[in-house]
Amino acid sequence: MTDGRSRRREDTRQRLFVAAVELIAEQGFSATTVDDIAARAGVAKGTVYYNFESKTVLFEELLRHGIGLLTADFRAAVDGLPPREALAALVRAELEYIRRYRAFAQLLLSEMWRTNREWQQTLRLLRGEAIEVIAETVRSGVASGDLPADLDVRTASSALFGVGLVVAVDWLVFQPDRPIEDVQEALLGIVRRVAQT
Amino acid sequence: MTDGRSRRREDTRQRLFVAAVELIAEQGFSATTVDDIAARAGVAKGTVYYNFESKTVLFEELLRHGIGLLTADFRAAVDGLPPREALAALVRAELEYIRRYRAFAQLLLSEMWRTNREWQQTLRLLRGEAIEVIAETVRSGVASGDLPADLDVRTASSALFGVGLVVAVDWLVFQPDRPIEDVQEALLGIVRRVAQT
DNA sequence: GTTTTTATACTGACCGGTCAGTTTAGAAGT
DNA sequence: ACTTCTAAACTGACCGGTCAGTATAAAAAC
Repeated sequence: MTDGRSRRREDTRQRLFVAAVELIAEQGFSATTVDDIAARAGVAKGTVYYNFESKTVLFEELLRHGIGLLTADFRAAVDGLPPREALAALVRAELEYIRRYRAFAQLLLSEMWRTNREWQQTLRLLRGEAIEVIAETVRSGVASGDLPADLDVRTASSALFGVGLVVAVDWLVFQPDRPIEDVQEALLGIVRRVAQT
Repeated sequence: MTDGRSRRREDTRQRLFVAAVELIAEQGFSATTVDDIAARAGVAKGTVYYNFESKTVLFEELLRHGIGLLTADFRAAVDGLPPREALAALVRAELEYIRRYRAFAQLLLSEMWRTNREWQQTLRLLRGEAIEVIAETVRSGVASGDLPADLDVRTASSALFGVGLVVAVDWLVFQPDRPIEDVQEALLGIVRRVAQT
């Protein structure tokens, strides 16, 4: 498992993920060629197909990997916290994640609301898993009276998820000079006000 | 200029716009073929090239047309209103626009934050024009004391623009059964709270 | 501990299909 | 008459995917 071979392979896969994520974030899935990905990762084209069944499967595994990390961060963030604090922790976790994996966040924002693509089903499912963590928090907050009773859990959860994405990526793309703390503070302020009972 | 011939031509261009917008919203620019667009518009492929210089130019003109309409709606919405009311009117106008041109909104959301594409410059410019209308409102609101003094005009304006997009499109894609009035009300509630001095 | 074998990881030229864009001769609309 | 559109064939670049062959590290055989 940790012998030289599988470590080498895992390393190659990781490099391919990184290359693919950057290129797809910039250009989109269709505009990114397998040759591009291979070149940026510093491997031959055949290596891509040795490690992944197809371009689509590479992308799907990439999505699974990336959103899996986000979901894990979400779970860790809310662990044991009361609803109001958990909500703030979620916002912080999301922005922290976006800061660390900016290209992946950009990619998500661009591909999240597409329809009629092969990998759409996969993405929809993964999105659901991440949002479910938010929804659990909102639900328990509404139940305990910590959050407004008239809050629609589903809408609020997906709105929270999407708003964090769009505000953060907009900041990354259009005003990267601004410190992220400002964005985080602004977003927290918004969420705090909206969460007022 | 308004003779039968140019009207006919304008009609064809319109049909091509509609076809292109729907397909690109679903699949993205690169995954959409010119043959697809021609077929959906019910014209011959040659007609596409009779009316537009290239696929890219078609898309750029599409962006100009679509965002031009949005900017005009924005201007009409804020006309003569005091800042706070103008802000609410902007939200209403944006959602109204998205409801009418849902495919274009979806397309915008997917292509807005891309980098390294030929038409990126065009889109950036057009985005700026639309957001400038919002910014003017926010700026005068801050100046007159109707809006919080610590509000960063640039961030607030682009956030407002992006949030409307993402919340509305998310609703369109993931919970289309929900009436838009709910979404509008929720968004207005958020903006109202955030705009509180 | 040196040689031989095997499994795994990678290479890059190549193939078949796809797609943007062109061309052409003519039909239809105004 | 003039503009707009059609239909269909064609070109050439590009791209996803394949495959015969190479490299390398670990294991087996000696």
